[in-house]
Amino acid sequence: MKSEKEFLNNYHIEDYERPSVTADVAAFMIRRTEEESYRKEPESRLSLLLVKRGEFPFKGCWALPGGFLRGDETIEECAMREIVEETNIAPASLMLVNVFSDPERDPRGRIISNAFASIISESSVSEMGGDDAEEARWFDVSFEREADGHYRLELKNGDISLNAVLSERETKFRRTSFEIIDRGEIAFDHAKMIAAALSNLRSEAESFSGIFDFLPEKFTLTQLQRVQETIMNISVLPANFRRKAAEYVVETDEYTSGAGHRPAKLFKRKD
Amino acid sequence: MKSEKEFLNNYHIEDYERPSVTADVAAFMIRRTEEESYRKEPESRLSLLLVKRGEFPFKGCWALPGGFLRGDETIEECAMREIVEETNIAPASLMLVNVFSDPERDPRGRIISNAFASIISESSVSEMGGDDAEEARWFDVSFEREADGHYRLELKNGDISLNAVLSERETKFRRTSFEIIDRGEIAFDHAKMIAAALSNLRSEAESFSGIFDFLPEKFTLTQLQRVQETIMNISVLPANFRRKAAEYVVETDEYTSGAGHRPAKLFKRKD
DNA sequence: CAAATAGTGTCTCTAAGACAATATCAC
DNA sequence: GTGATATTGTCTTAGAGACACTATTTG
Repeated sequence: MKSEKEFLNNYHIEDYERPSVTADVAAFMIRRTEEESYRKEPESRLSLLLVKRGEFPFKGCWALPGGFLRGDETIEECAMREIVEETNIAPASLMLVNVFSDPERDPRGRIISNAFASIISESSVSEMGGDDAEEARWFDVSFEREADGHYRLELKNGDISLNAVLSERETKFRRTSFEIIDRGEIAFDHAKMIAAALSNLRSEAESFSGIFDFLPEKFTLTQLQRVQETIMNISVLPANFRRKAAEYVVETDEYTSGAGHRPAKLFKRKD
Repeated sequence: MKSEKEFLNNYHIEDYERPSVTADVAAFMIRRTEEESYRKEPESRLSLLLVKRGEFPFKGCWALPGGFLRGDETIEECAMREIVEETNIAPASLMLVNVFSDPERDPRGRIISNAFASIISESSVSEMGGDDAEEARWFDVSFEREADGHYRLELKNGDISLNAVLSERETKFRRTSFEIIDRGEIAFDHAKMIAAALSNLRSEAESFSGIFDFLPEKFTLTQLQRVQETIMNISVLPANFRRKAAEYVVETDEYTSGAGHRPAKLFKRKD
């Protein structure tokens, strides 16, 4: 009978098949259009960070930022590190969306990807290329169900427009997952990941979860409302929104000023 | 400039660090106590499948069934396979709960575990040992928040009683995760996985998601109610339950019989 | 009939949605 | 004052919870 120590000394982890493991991150931010024509509220748009692939496979296509797991970090730390490398900003939050492990999903070999959704708060994000001369850009996101039941994912940045078509997969529990019908210049199976991340983000936003991470510490209720509306692609009446939001916020004694209308009280997140 | 083909020929996946990847599955079933003293409804209990470890590490402790990912399968297929090997029954559903990737979580080396929750419908499950002389048993589950804010996980099978204590981790989004305070004879970090799986199962059950998978195709509304109550550890009034359930079921023209009281109509799941 | 579960009706209270009305600032 | 957003009040309706009551079977 061997002792635990002897057992472990004779155990060689290299004897087993081992895949590569990556984290890919859908980093979201809310951007506001600049066209502030005096006292007019700017439009809010949900945007997603993508990097242009400089190497095969999918060279020239756009992909989620991500990379291989290192020996000394958890998969969450890996996801966090990839976003910091790309944006220089630590995301306010990180959520595992799904694990993608189809043996054929990457032509380089067996690579398992852990897909995360992350939220970056509104700020002067300096877009910078990654180490390997990748180009990183924020794309405006549109994700809607079409009449035929398919979902259209549209990502826009200036002249660049990526259009993917997906179908909703039959899904146990309330976790929606998607299949790619047309990947539309989005690398690998990343269109699936983006769709799943968006779907998660939306259902979280409904219960006021995650939406605070898009905003600075102090915010107006209208700002909070715009975040929820932008993510969920709905619009609600201010009176009703305020009633629901009251449960999640506490007021400060500060106000906005300088806009051409009544100042708004600033609130903080409760808890 | 290389072609894609050349690139891939020169790409050696072995050059990168690779962890081992496993799937561990919390398989739940609802068992009913046999003590049917004529026309008295039997009690429903949520139970969880555990296997006794026959080898180091954690030799003699109880663990979730699970195993290493093979080269030709997805992580979901791996999870499914492990449960079939253990119970001979394909689970009605499978849900990824979280990925556990702490570098120190397994003394054998870098092993990343994908934790799943699965539901096995009520049936004559033949408990059988796995290939490696493991012993598999169903444990009654109790998982409650204590006065001090900690959670107590209690797993019981006859004389065997496993008691773990966990704390809820601060959690972004609505995904609860736990830290182990006392693992109580449960191997590895599996107490965390079980707590997270239960937590997920409960929040799904609230919206009538997953609960049908515990039952046969046709069931009475009372059976459905017991499933929801058992998982969520609550009790609701029949009249109110029926009103809510009506949305998710369709009636058949069959009835139960033989019990010492009014027969119940059998329903099927809607959709 | 008694015991036990099956199933219906309805009262109250709360929360959600719609909408109207008032408040306050910069120009 | 005007144009814009901020903020409050309230009407109506839908749903949740509580509870009382009726229905039906087997021993």
